[in-house]
Amino acid sequence: MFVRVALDHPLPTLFDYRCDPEATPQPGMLVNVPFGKRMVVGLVCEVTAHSEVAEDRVRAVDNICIACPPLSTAWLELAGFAAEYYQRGLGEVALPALPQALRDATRWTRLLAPQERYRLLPAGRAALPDALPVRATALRRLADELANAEFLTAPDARALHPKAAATLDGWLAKGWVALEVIDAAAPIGLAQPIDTAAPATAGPVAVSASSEGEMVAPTESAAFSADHARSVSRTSGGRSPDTLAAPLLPILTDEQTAAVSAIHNANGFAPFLLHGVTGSGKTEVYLRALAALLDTDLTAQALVLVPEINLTPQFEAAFRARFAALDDGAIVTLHSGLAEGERARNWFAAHTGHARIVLGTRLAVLASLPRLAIICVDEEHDPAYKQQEGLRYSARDLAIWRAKQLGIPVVLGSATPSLESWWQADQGRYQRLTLARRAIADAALPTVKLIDLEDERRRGRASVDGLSGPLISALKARVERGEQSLVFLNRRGYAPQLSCDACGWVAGCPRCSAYVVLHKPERALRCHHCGWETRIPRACPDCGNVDIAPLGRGTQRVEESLAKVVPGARVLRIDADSTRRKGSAQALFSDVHAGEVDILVGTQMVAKGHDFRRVSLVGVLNADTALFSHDFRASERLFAQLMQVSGRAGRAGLPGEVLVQTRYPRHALYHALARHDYVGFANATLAERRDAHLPPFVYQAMLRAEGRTLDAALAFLLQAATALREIPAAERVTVYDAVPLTIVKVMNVHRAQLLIESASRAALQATLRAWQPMLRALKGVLRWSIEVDPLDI
DNA sequence: AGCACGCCGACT
DNA sequence: GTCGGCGTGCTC
Repeated sequence: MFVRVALDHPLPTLFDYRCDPEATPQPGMLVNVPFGKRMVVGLVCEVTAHSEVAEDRVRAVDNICIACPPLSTAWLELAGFAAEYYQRGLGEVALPALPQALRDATRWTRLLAPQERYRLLPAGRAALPDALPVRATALRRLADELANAEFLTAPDARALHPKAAATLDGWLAKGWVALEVIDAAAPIGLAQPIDTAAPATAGPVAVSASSEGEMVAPTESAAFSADHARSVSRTSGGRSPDTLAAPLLPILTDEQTAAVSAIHNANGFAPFLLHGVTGSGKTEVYLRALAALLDTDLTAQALVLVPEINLTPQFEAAFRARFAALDDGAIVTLHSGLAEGERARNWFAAHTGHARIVLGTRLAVLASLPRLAIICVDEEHDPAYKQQEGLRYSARDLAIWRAKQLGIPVVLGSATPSLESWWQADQGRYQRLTLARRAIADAALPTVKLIDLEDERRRGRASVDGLSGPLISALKARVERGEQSLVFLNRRGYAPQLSCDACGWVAGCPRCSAYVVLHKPERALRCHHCGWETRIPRACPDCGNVDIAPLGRGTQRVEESLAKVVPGARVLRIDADSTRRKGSAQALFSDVHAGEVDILVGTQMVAKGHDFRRVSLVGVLNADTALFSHDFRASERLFAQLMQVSGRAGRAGLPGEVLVQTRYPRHALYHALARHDYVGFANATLAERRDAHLPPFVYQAMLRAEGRTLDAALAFLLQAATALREIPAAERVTVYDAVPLTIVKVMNVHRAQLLIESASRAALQATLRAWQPMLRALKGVLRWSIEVDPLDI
């Protein structure tokens, strides 16, 4: 017998391997196979009796992963579609979507290995505090953790104290702790729905309270099996299924009720565009739609996508509160911020059907969900749903494909839908659900005022550090009233440039064709494209002049200015720099919620989804640059961002006010913003797009080349464009000129791109498929990649 | 993508 | 004389 295996490898082919007819893996199973000089993990796609490959070249499967139930045909189809559509090999899509523990065959046995964990016994709880030397901090940490947590696994213990194994062995002998051995193999293999879980006392747990018990050598036992055991042992039996709904539910508006029932009554594939202004209660609609489905089908699973990691905690809290009746482990998150072990655990919970609700960022769209019954994509317009490296997929688009494949509803929610989705709704392909009113009683939409910077200047009312008079007074008034303000500026760092007054020198990155950004707290110049960093020079390196000065403003500088201009105000900055440490974003946001902050300064990170109840003023700085960008999507993004950040003002009854500083107060975008007129903006912009033959009226793909010189990259693209003439389908494709990227050089690599587009998606796809082998055949030491449906042009 | 082989410059 | 630079060729 032979298996055809997908490997994480750029060649878009499957590889054949021989296998034992007695132990032939099924499609969807993982196998460890020899590949060249190394061993790699692959995914079995087909099982056949014969192979086209010459017999002496076919090698044998080395090992089959039995710890993981096979991936479903539906999931393989999903991976197959994504691979085909985004022009990649199946293995390049499927394998990176799996948890790391599965992609390393040396860890497979550990997934099945018995897991040991320590539990503190009452005797130990009494004796330990006095038995430990006061200064033995690591030992005390270990003891504290044992006392606080229900149990401690061997690897966790070792992380707390290097000699934990020996120490715990000693405590075991004294009868202070118990050693439990869990057979992890059984629960993982069982894809049982949670409702059939055994009562609390059951579960494959064996307890040995003394050192006589077989002391299994501490293994690198799989973290996820521990969690699984936890969820099994905590499950209480006989819970009635109709307790999913929490006792106290908010009263729905008519619009919300209509939306929920439309989703509930949907039959088969049903895409919804939930267009709701900020604060109109979109989340409540997701919650009700999910509750209705999970209540009717006790094994059904829901997938909820959010655009960024920072939003998962608040969503998770809302879902846990509402679905408190579900078992522990029935709600899991999936995003890149999770530790590897937890991500694997949560992935398995989804894959085995134990997780009923999976909440995650874009990568969660590729999770294995055998009982998937509904998908919600919150803030569907957010560009973060587009993966920007590797397989450049759109999680929103894949979510829609998945829903169609399974014949289930998918809800795309946004206050400012992407023009792509809006157009689909115009065409009647998506059903539009509108929430026009804010759900909280008496919460009105904020007043948006434009501050004309030119006019301010003409009247001799100078801005202080880029903060206009009216904005400063408004900020002061809020601080006096004890209300919070938010200042939005989409530029981090202190100043985007550092320049010399005398000779015009500007600090640049040696590796990129970009200026370096001044970061004052770190006293550093940092390149935002490659991370290169240097100390701030004392004098101009070109002419020696010591008067070098920052040019422009970033969040750090605004934070500093605000402290001066609004004395006594507690200013907090939230951006990628202030939240670099894991978990610090959450800490900062909770400071805001606790009212310990008067003025919040931040980048788009603060614009998204957070419900800042006490914020009554939003100030917008430096938004104008996006108005005249060469990227045709810049204004759509700006409008969405400004609508979103405006929505932060006045959510809890306080009258909200938004002040936008601009030099173009008559620009149509700002007018639409002031009227909260998404529909007007969308219709006008769509009309422009139609006239200009831009998406969503055409489909685009981008060929990008990276070379040691710009000429090499451009030459490659020129050859590539010539090659297109030989492809019949390309007759319906428009080819643009190859151009250097705006930031030509990053990390000493020169980049250029070639845009192609077509009114026919099929023609574009066919062209790309025929083009790839030609590109591969082109000579040159050069990296290239194709992106389908690029967002950044 | 890895990881080899392979053929030319600066070091013990 | 070798260590190591990265060009190119292959992987069932």
